[in-house]
Amino acid sequence: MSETNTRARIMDLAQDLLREKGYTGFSYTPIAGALGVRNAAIHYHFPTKENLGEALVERERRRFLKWTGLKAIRDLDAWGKLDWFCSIYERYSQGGTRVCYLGALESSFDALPEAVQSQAQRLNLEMLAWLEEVLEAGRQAGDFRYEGRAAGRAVLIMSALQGAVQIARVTAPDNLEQAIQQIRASLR
Amino acid sequence: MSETNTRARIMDLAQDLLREKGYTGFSYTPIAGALGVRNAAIHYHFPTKENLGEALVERERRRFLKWTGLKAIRDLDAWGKLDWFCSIYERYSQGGTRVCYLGALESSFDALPEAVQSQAQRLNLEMLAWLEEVLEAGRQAGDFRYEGRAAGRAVLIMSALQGAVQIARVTAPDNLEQAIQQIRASLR
DNA sequence: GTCTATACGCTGATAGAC
DNA sequence: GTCTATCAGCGTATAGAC
Repeated sequence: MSETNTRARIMDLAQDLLREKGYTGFSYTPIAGALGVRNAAIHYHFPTKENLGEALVERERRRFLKWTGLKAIRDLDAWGKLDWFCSIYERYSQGGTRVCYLGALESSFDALPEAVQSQAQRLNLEMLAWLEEVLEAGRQAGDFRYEGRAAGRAVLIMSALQGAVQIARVTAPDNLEQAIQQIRASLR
Repeated sequence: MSETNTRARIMDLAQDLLREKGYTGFSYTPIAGALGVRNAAIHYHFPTKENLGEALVERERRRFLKWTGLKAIRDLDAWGKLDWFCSIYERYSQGGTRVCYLGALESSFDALPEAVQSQAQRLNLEMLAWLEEVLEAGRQAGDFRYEGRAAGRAVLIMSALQGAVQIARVTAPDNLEQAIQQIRASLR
């Protein structure tokens, strides 16, 4: 197996564990087990856990920037862009079994290594900035109706999605859909 | 110092650590250090970490039920009750340094002992039920305006508060206030 | 270049001293 | 009844084998 593929497989496994158990709750051993090697083998690819955590959030940032740069996304109207943003969280939730990256990281922020904190902060700001722009443009185009600053509305919507994924996991998976419907309703 | 006071002091310290570092991120040693004893002394009061976690969430549930039962809260109008509910999260946030109980627990849910999971679930449902009733009554009284089911709106608002506390910690503390303002605006 | 054997600190927990 | 000395196990990380 090529080095790149192993790296990616490690990251995929780590990503799932992170969103199940949080940053402090996941360890190298289960990843190694799934790959049929010793835990120390993972340290070859990611010398420290901080490296692995940083790589995970960095990859997620790259993906978000890549997607938002695609013509297919940029050409959507305001409602389409909002729906796409919500669909990210539906994917994160995976039917109520997991939470999103930022939820998994932010709720144990003080326990994170510095590089992971920094990456989480960046991802957060990049997502908020994109959403704010969509909300601002959507209101000017007459698609959305809401009061106050677009920045505040972006915080509200992103907070609601992040919180709903967590609440859905503990109550009913359907609660994420409830929240999304209400987000849409509150913009009409 | 009486047994009860020591218990309460341990719980207060544990509560702060839990909301800083998450369930898996906090341990007995810092609590013992703050109290000037060995970590094993905490095990006398709380034999297992599961006991301590359970006691913390149970206490929070009791507090919520006690507060919502008070005449001072029950006599508030719909907006007053909403404001009170939001103020809980302002207290949780502590100026952007911590997160709420449910955020701290839910994002590492799969790593929690069964008793803690169960308590978190109950607290979640109790808070949602109370909020739903406030939203339903408030709409019928003509105070709130929103579309769809009250239950969905309750999920939206509680999710938003929970998420905003987390986002505020990582971006700007003010973002919790932004979210609260937007919650209010979306009910008018 | 990739992995295994191994170290070592910290965690939650027990037995028993006072 | 309250705490200390101590432990077994897991966590991350290093040195070195192949």
